Amino acid sequence: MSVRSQLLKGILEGCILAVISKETIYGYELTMKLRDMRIEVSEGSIYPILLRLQKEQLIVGEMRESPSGPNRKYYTLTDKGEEALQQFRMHWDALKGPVDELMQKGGGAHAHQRSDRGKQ
Amino acid sequence: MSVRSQLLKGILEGCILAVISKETIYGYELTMKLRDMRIEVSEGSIYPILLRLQKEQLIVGEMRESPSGPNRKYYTLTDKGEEALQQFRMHWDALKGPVDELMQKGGGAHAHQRSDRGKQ
DNA sequence: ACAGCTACCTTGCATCGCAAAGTAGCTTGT
DNA sequence: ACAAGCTACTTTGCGATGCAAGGTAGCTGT
Repeated sequence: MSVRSQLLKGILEGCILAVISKETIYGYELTMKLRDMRIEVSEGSIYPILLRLQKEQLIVGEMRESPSGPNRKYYTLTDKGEEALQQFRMHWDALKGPVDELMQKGGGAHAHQRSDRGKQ
Repeated sequence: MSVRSQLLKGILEGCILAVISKETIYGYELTMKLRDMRIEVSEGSIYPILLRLQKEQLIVGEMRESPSGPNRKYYTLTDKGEEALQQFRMHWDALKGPVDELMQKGGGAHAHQRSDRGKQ
């Protein structure tokens, strides 16, 4: 599996919650939107996540007629979904910093003082 | 499974490569170091990854005597490992920006201009 | 001798991204 | 009217991953 796919694991769900929190949107448009944001995804990833989020009552879906083409299922965040999004944001912020620090090419010394775990 | 665990998927491998690229280190110390950096992991995650990275020839391990306690297996990055790390860094940088943008609480309008995909 | 720490390894489970395939409505060209 | 192509949602099965749990074994302090 690709490096990108692995990186996406667990991140995608948060991204979808974030998008839906900003605007009511349907699955197909969501896919295109994420792609436009350079978050490459396939429908095979999106729809299962939407179904799961619905089952967990983080979002609710509502079928609406389309002005052109097949009907669309629009999703909206529930209160529980807002909570989950905040949770995710917290975890993302907590993870981003340390990983960024590790990924900086300038190796060797970094600012963190080690605790004395692991010493001899 | 926890939100944090899901977020870690695919990120951990890159983090481990990054740490090893900066210093030769053994598994147990690696675990402690990541924890000190607030990247919470268990040995059950670390060791399987180290074995896999070794099998893929991204790192090489060498048993050395410990001045106190059981012997330690020190890992070093191979050239192939350096390449993989750079690959990972690329993907991380590409992903971080868009996700950060999504996670910013200030919802609604963002800077990206949509392409005309998905229009009616 | 015994408990506790250090250090490594393995098994089994739940989760997740996604390719692939299926279903069906609508639009456009001929 | 018919075919082809786009839109839109759904399901199945696979491979990859984090991790709890359990196992082995060496060293240290009491």
